[in-house]
Amino acid sequence: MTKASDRAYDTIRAMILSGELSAGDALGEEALAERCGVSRTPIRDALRRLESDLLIRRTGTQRSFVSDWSLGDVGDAFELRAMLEGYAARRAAEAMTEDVLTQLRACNAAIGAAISGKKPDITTFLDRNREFHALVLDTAGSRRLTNLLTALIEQPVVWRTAHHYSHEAFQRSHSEHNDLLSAFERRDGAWAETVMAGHIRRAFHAYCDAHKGMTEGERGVA
Amino acid sequence: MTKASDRAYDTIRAMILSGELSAGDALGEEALAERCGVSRTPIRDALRRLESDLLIRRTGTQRSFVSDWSLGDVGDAFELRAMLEGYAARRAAEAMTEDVLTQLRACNAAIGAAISGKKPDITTFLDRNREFHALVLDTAGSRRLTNLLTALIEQPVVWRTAHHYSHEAFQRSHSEHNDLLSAFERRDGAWAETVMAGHIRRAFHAYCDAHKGMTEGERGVA
DNA sequence: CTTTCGCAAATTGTATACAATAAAGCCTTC
DNA sequence: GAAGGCTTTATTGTATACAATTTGCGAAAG
Repeated sequence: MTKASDRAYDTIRAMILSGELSAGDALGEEALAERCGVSRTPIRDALRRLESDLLIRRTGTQRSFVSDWSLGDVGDAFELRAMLEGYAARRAAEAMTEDVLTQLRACNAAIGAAISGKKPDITTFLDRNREFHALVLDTAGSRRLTNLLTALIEQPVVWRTAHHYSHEAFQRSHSEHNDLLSAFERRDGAWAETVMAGHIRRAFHAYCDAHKGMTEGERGVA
Repeated sequence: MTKASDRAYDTIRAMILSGELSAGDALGEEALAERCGVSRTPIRDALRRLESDLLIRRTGTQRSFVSDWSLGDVGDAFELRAMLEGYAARRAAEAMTEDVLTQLRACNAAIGAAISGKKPDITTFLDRNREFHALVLDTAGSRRLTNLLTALIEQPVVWRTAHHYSHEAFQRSHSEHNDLLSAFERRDGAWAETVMAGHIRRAFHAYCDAHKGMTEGERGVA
C-alpha cells in the first residue's frame, strides 16, 4: 500500500512482535502517530489491518489493545489452515496444469538446494515455500479461499519458527512437497488434501517443539 | 461503529446490492462522499469494510470497483461456509453446556413458531436463525474461526434468498436444527459436523433454485 | 497510422483542526 | 465510608486543505 500507512503498519507490528508492546497494552492513535512519525490518518488504516490480522483487539468504542494469544489460539490457527489449505490442495489437484506442475517442481527443487548444505539458507527456504503454497492457492482458483487463507498464513510468529528447525524438519517439509507433487501429477484431489493437511499439522508440532524451551521474549506474542 | 462511517457503509452496500451500481463500476471516494452526505474520511473506512466483505475490489493503486460475482463464486462461499461451520459445530458439540442447549432450543422453538403459520414471519426466521448459528459459533470458542466465518456469513445476497423459500424449505431448515440439537445433546461432534455441513449445502441449493427464474435486477450482484 | 512523450485532470494519500464522545477523577451527598 | 452524579480530560470521529500519484488525452515524431 502507501508509504506512510505501510511504515506505520510495519512499525506497530514489529513493536507488538518484539514484545516492546505486551498483551493488553492500550494503543492510542496519537501516541502511535508520534512514535511512527506520521499523522493519525495512516495510523487508523494500519490499525484496521492489524485488527483483521487479530494482532490487536478493539473495544466497543474503538479503543485498541494488543491481543493476547495463547498456545491454544495458535493451535486453532494451524488447524484452520490445515483444513482450508487441504481443501485448496484438493481443488488445485483437480485443476492442475502441466505449466503449474513445472513451476511447482522448480520451486521445490530450489527448496531442496537451499537446505541441502550444512547451513540451510532459511530466507530462500521461506521465500520458496511461500511461493509453493501461493501457487497451490492460485491454482485452486477461489478468491474467497485466497482471502481467508492469507489472513491465516500471514501469521508472523510462525515464520520465525523456521529458524529453529532441525535438519530433519527441513528435509521432511521438502519431502512432503514431493508427495504433494505426486498427488498433483495424478490429479488425485483426496490424496493432495490429506498430504497438505498433514504437512500443516506437522508444521504446528514443529512450532510447538521449537517453542518449548524458548524464553518469553523470543516467543514474541505471549 | 460510528454514525457517519456506518451510514456510508450501509448506503454503498445497498447501492451495490440493489443494482444501482453494477459490477465493474468505479467507486470514486469523492463521488461516494457526496452521495452519502459525508466527507471522504468515513468513506475510506467504509471502503475498507466493503473490501474485506469482497463486495468491492481494489487495484494496486487503491482504486475501487464493484466486484463481479459468478454463481461459481457464490458456490465457493457456501462450500467454505459448510466446511468451517461444520467444524464449528463439531467443536461446539464437544464444548456444549446445558445453558447453551437451553438457549438453542428456545431459538429453534421461535423459528418453528415463526414459520408455522400460512404466512411465515421471515424477519423473525432470519434473526433467530442468525442467533442460532451465532450461538454455535460462540460455543466453538475460536476467535480465529469466528473471524473467518463472519466474513462468509455476512454475504448479503444470501439473506434475500429466504424470501423465496418454500414452506417445505423452512420446515427442513427447522428440522435440521433439531438434528443439530440432538447431536449437541449427545456431544457427538462428528454427527454435528455432518449435519451442519449438509444444512449449509442444502441452503446453497435452495439459493440456486430460488435464483433460477429471477431477473438480473432481483438477483442483485451478477 | 501507430507509438511515444509529456502535460493536465482526476484520484488517492496525508496532515491538521475541530467536534463528539467516552473514560476518569473529584466532589457532593447519604 | 461508599455511591452517585458532575466536571474535566483524554481519545476517537469527522471535515477540509494540500501533497503525491496515477490516469488519460493529445500532440508530435517516426
